[in-house]
Amino acid sequence: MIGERIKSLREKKGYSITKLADLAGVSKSYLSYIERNMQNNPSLQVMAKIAAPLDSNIEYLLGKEILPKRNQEETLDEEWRAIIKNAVDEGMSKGDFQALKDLVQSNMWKNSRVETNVHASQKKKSSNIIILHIDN
Amino acid sequence: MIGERIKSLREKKGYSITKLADLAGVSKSYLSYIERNMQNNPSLQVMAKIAAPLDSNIEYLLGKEILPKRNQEETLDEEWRAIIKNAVDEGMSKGDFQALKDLVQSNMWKNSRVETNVHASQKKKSSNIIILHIDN
DNA sequence: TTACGTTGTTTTTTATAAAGAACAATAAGT
DNA sequence: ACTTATTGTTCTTTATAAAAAACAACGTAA
Repeated sequence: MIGERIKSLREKKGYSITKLADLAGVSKSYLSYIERNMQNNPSLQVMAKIAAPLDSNIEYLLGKEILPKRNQEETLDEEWRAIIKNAVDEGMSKGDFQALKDLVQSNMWKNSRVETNVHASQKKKSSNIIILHIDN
Repeated sequence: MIGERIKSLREKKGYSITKLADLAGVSKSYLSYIERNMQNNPSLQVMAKIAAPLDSNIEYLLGKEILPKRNQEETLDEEWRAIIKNAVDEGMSKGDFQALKDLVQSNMWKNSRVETNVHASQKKKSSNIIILHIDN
């Protein structure tokens, strides 16, 4: 339930119910109800106000209760997003990526060294696979 | 605002306000208010009920209005997320991804023949690149 | 033309979310 | 020991979310 999430985050921050209620700008009585799931239908604005001082957001507070599955799995971190966005902007298609990914399956990139050679040159450090391209 | 999102999705599905209200189990009057942003503080349950028949979810409906920044920037295409998450779970590092990205860009691999050798063996058909793994 | 079905709106009512107490219980201080 | 703060809870009130209903505007059909 939604109450647990809030309580957990609140205690992690070391806030009392009263303190969080003040920071959020909601009544402590209402916050108490919510935490104990005696009131499980707060408004969006109340949720947003509570989430803010917890440095959280509505989705997280909702957890898996209401939201459909896609939002439950935790989000890929920011760095990844940037990298991928960049790649997509540069024209990489899903098909391209999948094809290459399938080549370099699972454990291949776990503990190995690498270089990337395309057409007998083009080096790539910071990776651990050698990809050697051969024309036909 | 939140109203636009709902209206847009609703019309995309070809639903009338009355129809969506029925499907969602909320009153059409209230739905009308929400769409026109005359009521911008619905409860979580109402939001969830409206989102369901639209095959959507609360976050999307919220858009960038209430949620903190991380949720504002448009979400990376779901399909990409799944693909990347999967690859990461299989052990792909950021460096690995960059290497693949560069390969994709070079476009060379597209029309060529391939084999995959890992540790001097491990073949991979149905592709056109030789990937040669080397331990360190 | 009159009537009927749908559309979305505005008015009215009622249910309940959320506030504002007042309260008991534990802790800290003098 | 008796205060004086905090804690979180429960009772009471009031503000408002949400329903129900009545309405106007448009189309369609008999």
